Amino acid sequence: MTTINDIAKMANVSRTTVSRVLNNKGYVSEDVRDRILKLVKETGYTPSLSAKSLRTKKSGVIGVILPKISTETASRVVSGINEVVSKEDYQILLTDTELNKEKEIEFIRLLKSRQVDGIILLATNINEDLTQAIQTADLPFISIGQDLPGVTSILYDDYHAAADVTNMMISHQHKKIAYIGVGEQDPSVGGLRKEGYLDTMAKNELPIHNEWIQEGDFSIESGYECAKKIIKNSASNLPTAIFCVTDRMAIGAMEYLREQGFSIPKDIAIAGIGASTLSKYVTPALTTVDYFNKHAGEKAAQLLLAQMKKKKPKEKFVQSYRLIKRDSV
Amino acid sequence: MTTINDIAKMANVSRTTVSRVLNNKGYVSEDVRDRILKLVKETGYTPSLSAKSLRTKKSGVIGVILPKISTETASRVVSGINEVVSKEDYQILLTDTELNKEKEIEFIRLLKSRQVDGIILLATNINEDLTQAIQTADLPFISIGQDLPGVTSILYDDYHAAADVTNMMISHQHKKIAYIGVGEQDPSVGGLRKEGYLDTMAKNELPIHNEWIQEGDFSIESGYECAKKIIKNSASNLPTAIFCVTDRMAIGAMEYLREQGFSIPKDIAIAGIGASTLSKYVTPALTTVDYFNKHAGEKAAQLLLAQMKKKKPKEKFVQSYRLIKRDSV
DNA sequence: CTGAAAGCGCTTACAG
DNA sequence: CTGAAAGCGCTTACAG
Repeated sequence: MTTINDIAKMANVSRTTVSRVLNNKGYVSEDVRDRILKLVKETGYTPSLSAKSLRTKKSGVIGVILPKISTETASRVVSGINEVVSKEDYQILLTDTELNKEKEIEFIRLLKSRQVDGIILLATNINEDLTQAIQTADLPFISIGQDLPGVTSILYDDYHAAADVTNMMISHQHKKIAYIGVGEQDPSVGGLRKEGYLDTMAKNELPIHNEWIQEGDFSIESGYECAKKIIKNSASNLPTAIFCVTDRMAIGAMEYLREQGFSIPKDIAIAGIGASTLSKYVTPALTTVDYFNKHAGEKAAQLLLAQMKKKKPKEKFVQSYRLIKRDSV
Repeated sequence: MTTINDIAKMANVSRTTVSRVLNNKGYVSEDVRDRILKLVKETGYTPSLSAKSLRTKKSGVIGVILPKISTETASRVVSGINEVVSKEDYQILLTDTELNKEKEIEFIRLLKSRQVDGIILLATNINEDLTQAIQTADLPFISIGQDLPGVTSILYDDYHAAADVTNMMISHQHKKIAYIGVGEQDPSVGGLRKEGYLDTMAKNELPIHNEWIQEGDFSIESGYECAKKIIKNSASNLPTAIFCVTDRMAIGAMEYLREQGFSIPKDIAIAGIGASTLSKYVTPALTTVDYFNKHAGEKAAQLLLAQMKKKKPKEKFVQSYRLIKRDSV
């Protein structure tokens, strides 16, 4: 491997000078500069970024912790992050927790160890160990999707989004609205969205039956199973609408309903959250909520970059959303 | 930041010893080891991987070059790669070319510069500069999806997959089969798949009209536009089937046909390639080909890891695929 | 405009 | 079982 020393020798200058032309700082005479640049090209020399990072304490790398890599939400967020950080020549170090809480913490330490300049976490839960790990890492840090105490967070407006969906169903004359959610260890998706639904039902003095409330795990299959449970357990008192907390679960629910001969939305209406590509092309097209994930990624990246340049107070940003009315309600 | 020297001082030993317990090699007495481990825990010390990598010439990072990050194919492949490399404690450095050829080359140099231990490229084209860049990088290297000269490649069987789809359409009595493809700068998706289609038509002595052959750009929208062109330009001689080279373009084509009142597959049959989630849940469910992208990622990772341990001859691996017959043909 | 020297935080023969 | 020393490839005051 060619190093800065090799280039220096070949150009008959000191490595200080080579470093100067490489980084474009300080005075260097024209011909020396040209000579060095030519050598760099000829040899295909690429400076060792680990040496550089060891010396400068900056790596030019941003760590991103994802709950699941192959998910539309995650890839949109990553795409947003990438778009802004790549413009400033940062790279992304990706990390996938597979929904495993301990891995979140493990990865924070690992990324720190790799000298990343900052971390963006797509959080799925909140716990003491996690916030502790973030504190001790002592790195510019942004959380997306969960309101982590003491951490700058970009939040989706889960409560109001869920309330809006429920209200929209009610405005379509639905009074018996079932709910497919996820576990409340996830305060945003599991907690807030459920509250939004529950409160709206209560405000409208609409009754809720236990059989109408089921808990899935984000997957299409779990949506299918939850719909099955709802239909089977409340045969005598079927809901006329089902609000699913994610598009994928909504798609699963639709599949089950279709199999059972229900017509959507005539017999049972369905809505989701996420504005996945899927939601648009399924038949009937799914009513859903767009959370602008990519934009969240961009925003997170900007905040992180700002934080890296200069210590900032921790803030909370609540993103807006958009209800997309289609044919399933 | 705590360093190995801090730990050494606190533990009253040399940093050599600390290094030994950290890496678990060489003899260290029980109590010294315990003392150090305790200190590490207390201080939250994480060794600097850039220092380590500078010294050892290994970074524990794998570079991955993607044509587009937020794509189902890409995220499946990445997920496969991640699954195998993470078991050996490697991280992935992600890089997104946004379909830009020059960026492929730029990223190879950049990743080299970051001392990655190997690179996996999801290639979308083949050109002299690219293979040149790979040679000079002189790093363990795997290409997925294109047969790059002199590079170990994992290939999809594009020719036969396309031929199979075409044959299947023919076996459903279709004689007038249109084709929506992509540019031939992409030898696999643009070239091989088209050849498979063309050859199969020829073998069966089926005529092809120029208006039946359109070129999109992978997007759903382009599928829509291509279908429109086919229908408009061949009004007097409509095809009874359209083979789309990707699921997304097929979905776009379906959308247009539906808008125009064509019934699928009765009036016009459609098939794609990719086995996207979308293809399964769209109505009618799309006939397509599963390329096992995740498996390709796993395989690529394994080959790369093997190559990193020991120089291997360059090989070519052709993956198998599976035709998924659903309701659109 | 240019260079010598120190130092970033590790690991690794080598010696004891 | 343990440590002193060299060195990985850079950058950055400092001096001239």
